[in-house]
Amino acid sequence: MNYDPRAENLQGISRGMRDQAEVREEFIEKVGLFLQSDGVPRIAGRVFGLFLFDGETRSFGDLVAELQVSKASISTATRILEDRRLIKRVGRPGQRQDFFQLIENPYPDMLKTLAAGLQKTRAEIDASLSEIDPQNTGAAKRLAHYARFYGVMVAMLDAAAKDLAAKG
Amino acid sequence: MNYDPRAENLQGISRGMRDQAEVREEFIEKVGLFLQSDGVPRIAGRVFGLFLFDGETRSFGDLVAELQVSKASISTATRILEDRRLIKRVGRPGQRQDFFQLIENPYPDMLKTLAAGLQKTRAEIDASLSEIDPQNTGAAKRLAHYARFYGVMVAMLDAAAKDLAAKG
DNA sequence: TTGTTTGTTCAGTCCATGCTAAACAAACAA
DNA sequence: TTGTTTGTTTAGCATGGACTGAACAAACAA
Repeated sequence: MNYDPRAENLQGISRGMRDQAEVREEFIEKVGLFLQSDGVPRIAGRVFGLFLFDGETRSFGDLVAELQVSKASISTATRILEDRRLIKRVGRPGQRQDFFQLIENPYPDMLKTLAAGLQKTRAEIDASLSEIDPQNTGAAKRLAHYARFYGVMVAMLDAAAKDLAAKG
Repeated sequence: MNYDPRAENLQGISRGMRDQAEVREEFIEKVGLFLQSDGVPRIAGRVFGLFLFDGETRSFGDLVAELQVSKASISTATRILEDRRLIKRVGRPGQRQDFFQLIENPYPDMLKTLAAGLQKTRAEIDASLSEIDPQNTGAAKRLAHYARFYGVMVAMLDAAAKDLAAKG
């Protein structure tokens, strides 16, 4: 077996470092699963994972080729990620293709979106609470506790958003 | 049109108070939707909503009759809610049916469960991070930010859990 | 034992949704 | 104009999961 410098480059020099292409692939799949459990299509999660790992600007066609999925899927995935403010579409003069890149520090916005959803839920509980017969103190108390539960989460997420916005 | 005291009882005396049966039904449906968007079957959410509004202990058969769903659905719904520590099954000597009731102040546990899931996600990101080529500083930085995002949420949820546990 | 009540499990149906291929639209080149 | 490239939209397929009815199991009564 002869020495092969390319292998060293690909696999890394130090003891036991894994193939970076594998690590990258695994990470992209992981993020796909994370976002899937969040109600986001798996492919959108993989796109986000790809941008997280690579960092670079990518064209629409790149995404189709790299993730081996249809143009339609990339179209919806990029739209979802744009709506969620995780990536942005950037124009390039003289280029026909669309290009995308990560939004810098998208996390505060993510928390704000999450908090807004919970706040809406809390408002609906309050709406029910306001229509409860005041004599029904038991139900009123339980619904108030339930609403407070959402209220605490909203407050915490807002605080976390500010925290992450400050840290950059 | 004659005066009907039963109508007054059902609909309430004061100006414009709505039929409490309607309010209750609406609330139960709302909670069904809330929990559905959280990945829990809708029927399980309705069961939880019923317990929140009524407060009282209910038998398995009551739930089947009140929510007009199959025994199978109530069986799975109650199991899910038990697993999530939202209701508990209580035995009643001399009674063949199973009885259920709300767990008092389940919210700290709910937050802990949520935090545990996010912590697991964070750990997986860290696992990927630890396998990244140290020379790839860009990816390392982005993954570290991503992990921190989950870390902040976990910390906030833990704090919120303690908050709600103290308040009762 | 046999019969009755009650909850769980299983097979099957239905519905929502993610994905693809193909048609379409838009922008540009020649 | 016609042809080419690129992204979106639409129709259809396939997968997954919630729900139901029916069979089953367990506990109890007589």
